[in-house]
Amino acid sequence: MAGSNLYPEKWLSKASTGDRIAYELRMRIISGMIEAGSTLSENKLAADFSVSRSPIRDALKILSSENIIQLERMGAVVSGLSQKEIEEIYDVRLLIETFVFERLARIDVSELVKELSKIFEMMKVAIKYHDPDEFSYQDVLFHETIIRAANHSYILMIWNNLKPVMESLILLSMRNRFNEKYDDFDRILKNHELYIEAIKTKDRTLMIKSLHQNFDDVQGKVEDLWRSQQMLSEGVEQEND
Amino acid sequence: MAGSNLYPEKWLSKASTGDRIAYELRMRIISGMIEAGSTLSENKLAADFSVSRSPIRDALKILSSENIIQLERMGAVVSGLSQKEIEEIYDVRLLIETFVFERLARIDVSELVKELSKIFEMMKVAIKYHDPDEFSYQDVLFHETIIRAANHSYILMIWNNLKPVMESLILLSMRNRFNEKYDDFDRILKNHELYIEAIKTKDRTLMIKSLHQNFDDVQGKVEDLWRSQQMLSEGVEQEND
DNA sequence: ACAAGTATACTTGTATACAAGTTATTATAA
DNA sequence: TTATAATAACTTGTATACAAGTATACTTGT
Repeated sequence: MAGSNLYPEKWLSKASTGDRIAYELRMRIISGMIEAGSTLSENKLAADFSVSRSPIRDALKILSSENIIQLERMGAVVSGLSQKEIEEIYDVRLLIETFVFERLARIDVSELVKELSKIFEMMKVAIKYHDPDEFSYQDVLFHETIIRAANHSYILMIWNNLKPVMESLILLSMRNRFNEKYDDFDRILKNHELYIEAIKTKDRTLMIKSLHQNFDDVQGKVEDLWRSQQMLSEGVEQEND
Repeated sequence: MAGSNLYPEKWLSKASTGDRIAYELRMRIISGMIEAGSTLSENKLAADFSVSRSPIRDALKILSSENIIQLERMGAVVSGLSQKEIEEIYDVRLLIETFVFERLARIDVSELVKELSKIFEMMKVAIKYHDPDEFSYQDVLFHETIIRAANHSYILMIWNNLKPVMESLILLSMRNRFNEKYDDFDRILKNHELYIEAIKTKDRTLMIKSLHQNFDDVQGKVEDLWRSQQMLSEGVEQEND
């Protein structure tokens, strides 16, 4: 039953078993393959993944700190991501990226802009070659690069807590869009271009505008996610008895 | 060597061994008793606390997620808290409390105000009876109560990541102030009163003002901390060989 | 005296074992 | 049939064991 592998294996090069399992479980939870409300047993998970309880416990601790499961007396109960929580995640992204922008406005951003342009090119290539995973990777990297540029360890800490869930969300959404709504990417690309421009010119209004457009994209992401959840749960309905 | 117990034991009623050790190590690191730059060995810690490596590993994972240590190949290297990082923590507090205030402005806060008034009274009693630990507890609870009222799970997640370090910081600072700068508390109390008033009247300007006064208090906290660090490190200079 | 290679004493990550406690089920009694 | 008590099958948390890898120190040869 450990066969699915929703999370790209090549991104796990130097991850420990516990980390790998956390990545995989996260994808299964966010995709809806593991339903919200169900409880996970350490022993069952250990058997399913053919490992001992140690890495399973590591994984559950990670997922617990990300708010997608809750560690209770008996078993870890899956909270999953409701629409409200997805919006909350983007609240936080908006919050920290706005903060970061204020910091960037005071420093030299030429290096950052160059780096973002590179990532932007990568995103275009990923679209050209129909690679949703690569596109997601670059998309996440784009925002992480901006946040790192602010050189603020506690803002980076928040990002690090948010990143895995965000990444999974984007990954699932993009895989769906590459199949169905291919022309969405024009808008997404345009939006990132605007973002770079805002940082380059330190134009606060433009940055807020592009951030909010990005936020509006969430609605699409959410819809995609629900569709993919439905799709998946139809296939694995009977698996958790 | 497990004897110090900087963290109040009565706050640890239902905590696991790993949690307890995390609380204790956190206090030792933030107080400067464990110096920044030193490396911690799981085996040594296990021996010092007379437990196995399992809870030690749990504790180190927790401290790592709080950015006060870094898990490397060989040993966990202590980052500690520089003045820059303390300011960053307050950046984040400012950020999330401002966000929360905007949310509170749209809902009924009468229950919240009542609760905050109760905590405020508790703080006054704690001062009256010279109890820095109790005062710290209520101070942290005050802000947590405000944040919880916003009913935003991901903002709460950020708070939960920040809280232990904040709590330790406040605890150490308050213990010092009760010895030396006793009249500081008039100002701190006044400030919290202003905060309640701001929430009650939904006066954004007043809230920002009191938040910034609170922020200015940080400077005092930092100075206290440095003094307490110096104090402690003089006493335990030779202990980590 | 110094360079290079080997050996030893660390390190982390995972597996397994055990203790204590909780839930559910089954058996027994009314 | 129903209520209660006892047992069995879970659960988590901690301890211990083992494997694989890394840095330090030591030995050996020149």
